[in-house]
Amino acid sequence: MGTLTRKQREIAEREDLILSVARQLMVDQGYLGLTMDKVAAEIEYSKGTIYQHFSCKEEILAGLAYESAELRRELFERAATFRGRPRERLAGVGVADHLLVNLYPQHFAIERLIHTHSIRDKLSEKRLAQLEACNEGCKNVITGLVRDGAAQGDIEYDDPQTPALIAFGLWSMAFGANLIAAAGSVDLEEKLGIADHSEVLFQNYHRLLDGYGWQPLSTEWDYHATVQRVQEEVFPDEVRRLSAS
Amino acid sequence: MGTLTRKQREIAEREDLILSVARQLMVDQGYLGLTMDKVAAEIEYSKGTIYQHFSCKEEILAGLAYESAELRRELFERAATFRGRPRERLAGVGVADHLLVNLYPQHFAIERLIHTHSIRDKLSEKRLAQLEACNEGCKNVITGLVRDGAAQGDIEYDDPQTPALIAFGLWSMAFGANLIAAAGSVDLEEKLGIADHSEVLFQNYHRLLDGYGWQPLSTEWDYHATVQRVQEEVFPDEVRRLSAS
Amino acid sequence: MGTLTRKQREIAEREDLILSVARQLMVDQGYLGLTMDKVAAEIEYSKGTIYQHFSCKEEILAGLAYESAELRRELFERAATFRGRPRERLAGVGVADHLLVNLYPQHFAIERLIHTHSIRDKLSEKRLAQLEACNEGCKNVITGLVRDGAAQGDIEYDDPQTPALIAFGLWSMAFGANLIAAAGSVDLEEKLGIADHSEVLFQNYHRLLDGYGWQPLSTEWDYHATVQRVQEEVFPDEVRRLSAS
Amino acid sequence: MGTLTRKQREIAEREDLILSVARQLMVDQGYLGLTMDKVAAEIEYSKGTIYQHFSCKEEILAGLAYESAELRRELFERAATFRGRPRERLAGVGVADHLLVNLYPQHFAIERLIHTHSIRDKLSEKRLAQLEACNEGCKNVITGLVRDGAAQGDIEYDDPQTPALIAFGLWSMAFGANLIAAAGSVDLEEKLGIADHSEVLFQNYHRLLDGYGWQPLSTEWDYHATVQRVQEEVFPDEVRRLSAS
DNA sequence: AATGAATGAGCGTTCATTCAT
DNA sequence: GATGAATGAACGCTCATTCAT
Repeated sequence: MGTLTRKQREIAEREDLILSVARQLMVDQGYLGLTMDKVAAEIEYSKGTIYQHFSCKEEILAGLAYESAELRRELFERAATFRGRPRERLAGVGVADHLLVNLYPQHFAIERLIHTHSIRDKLSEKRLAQLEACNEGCKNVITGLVRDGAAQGDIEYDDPQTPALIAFGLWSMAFGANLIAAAGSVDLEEKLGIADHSEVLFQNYHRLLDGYGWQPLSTEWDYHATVQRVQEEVFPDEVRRLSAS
Repeated sequence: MGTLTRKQREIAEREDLILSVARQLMVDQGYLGLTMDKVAAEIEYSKGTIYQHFSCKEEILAGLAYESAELRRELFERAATFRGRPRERLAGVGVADHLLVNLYPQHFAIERLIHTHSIRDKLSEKRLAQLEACNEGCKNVITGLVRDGAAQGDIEYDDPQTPALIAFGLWSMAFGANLIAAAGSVDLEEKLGIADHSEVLFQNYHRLLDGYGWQPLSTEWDYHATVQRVQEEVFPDEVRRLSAS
Repeated sequence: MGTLTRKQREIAEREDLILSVARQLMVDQGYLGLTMDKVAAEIEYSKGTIYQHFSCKEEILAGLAYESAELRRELFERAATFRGRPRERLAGVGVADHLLVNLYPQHFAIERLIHTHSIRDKLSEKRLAQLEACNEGCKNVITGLVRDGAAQGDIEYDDPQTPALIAFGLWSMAFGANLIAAAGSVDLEEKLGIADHSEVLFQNYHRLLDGYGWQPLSTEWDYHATVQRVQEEVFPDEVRRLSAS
Repeated sequence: MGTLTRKQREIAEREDLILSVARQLMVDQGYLGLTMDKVAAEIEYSKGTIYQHFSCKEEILAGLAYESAELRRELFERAATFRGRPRERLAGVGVADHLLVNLYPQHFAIERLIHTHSIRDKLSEKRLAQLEACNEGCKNVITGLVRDGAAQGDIEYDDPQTPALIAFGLWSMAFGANLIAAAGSVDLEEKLGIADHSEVLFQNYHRLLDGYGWQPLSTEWDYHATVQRVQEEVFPDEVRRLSAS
């Protein structure tokens, strides 16, 4: 067993190595700058060896997306452990998303690409299922918090879909906003007078939740203070690294 | 004058032909599936001829993006002519966006790509300015409606950036939601119980505006009826075509 | 007759215009940078019109070469009018060559190209004969001076080919030296300690003529002074323009 | 070791194959006639394979130029081993040049092209240095022989640059003469009565050296006999092959 | 006579993938 | 299992030349 296990470990390590090199290439040079030749040169193994781990280029991309999704889920779940009222814990998830986008911008770049037909078409069923499972986890964190809010009487709704509605609303708003900001194709400062899009996103999150009547309303509660506490209590390391960079 | 005009007309028509073929290729096969050879084969002119209209592949893409942006602006401006209270007219802009995404899904696909560094880098200054001017028009429609709302006392705000905040909030939410839905990378029905993401988007729009305290609140006013009226009074043709498809 | 003549004059002028634009392009951007499109854009006539003057790109090149050859012949013939001993007049031809290469470097660049099979193959017999006639003139200047030298008893030879031998020797040496210097592919200063290749060429000219025993030998006569006088008496304008540049 | 060595040998052989095919294309059809497609078709490997040996077309050309320069250096160095007086050994270098131009006319054609900015610009520093080193070797053979001549008292000069002057003089004369002859753009026989330009070049070499006063003068010594002996003693194989062709 | 839109063969180059060793 | 040489289809782009108007 010893040998086999070591071999398996080596294989897993090499897989990680391939993915980390591929991510760096993606970040630095974009999707077209990620080539099998460059990956092979960087990992100091041959191209053939890469194909023993990933059956095609797209599978590498899926591997990256999986790591990104895992990271997101982990951060979301940690955010939900914050000790506070449900809406505060949901604000914490917003902090997690902010950290993800700013501390690991590569991950966000990859999550974008994976939403493309031409790439998804080449992925195996298994890989797709894996990715979905991960996203499922993220969604469950949010819908769970909405239900916690309902259980505590902070939010009332008749439509049983409301948790999903809110989850989708927050997700789409964050995804859209981060995409627009990341692209840099619109000069938000000049055109919209928006200097810090994260702050705007934060405000719109809360206006949306206010719209759903979720207590305490942002007009009555200092969610900036909540963010502060989440940063200190749940993500001290991440915040430090982000400040340092 | 006759001859010259006919030639010029032919040229303009061919430019449109190139763009329409290119758009279809983009939609069907993605950016990498859009090749000069395929366009040439489809339009039944030679590749050289294409290059007399567009200096490089990216310029074709910009041409597509421009058409899309123009269309969006036109629809937005028409929506704003709806006779009703400001928030109703803003709801009309939502209708315009919905029509755009559903009646011309290709346009949305292209608006995504143009937000990419590697593509923008190859565009001429002139083309970029053209594109920005168009987007500026769309933004102004929305911020204008917010200010109309304030003028009529339907919404109150101290922060002068509020119109921009709302514009960005609606834009990012719509952009994100449409992107997620278009990609098909998440089975919204199965995973979130969301059968009609447009309806969800509609609800979240209004929850957001409710959150900003914009009267009349969606809990007190039937904005579905407003949508109905906008469809009938401002976009009767578009709605008919959408139903037919 | 008036109209026709005016037309002919216009045609000749346009031909000159085409050639001057083509020469500039050749100089600035090399043979591959000379394209019919660029020429057409520059002369503000259409490409079709160019083809009414020149049947193909190579014919334009031949036109340039002809102008260059004409210029060379003219300068050589003027040099031969210098009042001095035959060998001094031959030194004057050296001055003419130096002026040509330095005052009109474009001409030299073109003379190089025209010695290429792939280009000559596309030229008409007529054009080729025209070019040869011009070069013939240059050669005759030199062989004529050698015969003058013999007639005056400054040089003696039995072999009747000697004038041609000397002409070829000077020509090949000048052509080779100017080519090497123009290419800049060898750092003459660093590799050979040659700062001024024109001066070296001058010295080698005279060593060659000394080798043929042509009186007065360069060891006995100050040919630098001859050069000075030729410059002042035959080429005052050219020298001034060269100094100014 | 066997396997590896065989592979490496195959690769080296293929590199030679590419170069020899490329040289033939260059000779037959000129630089523009040398295309990657033709090379690939001729060597019966794919275009991709060529790019594993040479990163661009220009690098192939540099490869050819290097081979040519190496060959020249080798022949020059062998010529300098001839047992005779320094000027005789220099005459031997003339024989080497003659053999090079006539036995390997392709090499000469390539040496011409490599003196072009547009080509040199695409070469790596390393390749350029390699080429220069080779040319340096050729030059040193000649300047070395001049200094030998001075050491033996056969030639006297005050100017320390004299060896470089003579080297440049011979080089430029040979380069120019071979270029003119190779181009075929001038009918030397008809226009100049020159049937054998090599013989003319030989005579002008010696007139130049006579002009420098290098003993024994060509009027006092039978350098044709020297050439004969060099051919027999130093280049017997080459002469035989040249006769056979 | 003048135009310039149209051509189309051709170019150098790239890169995911395969497979003999 | 690991290699990397070989592949070859595909790519974006160029430009001398033609010819209907």
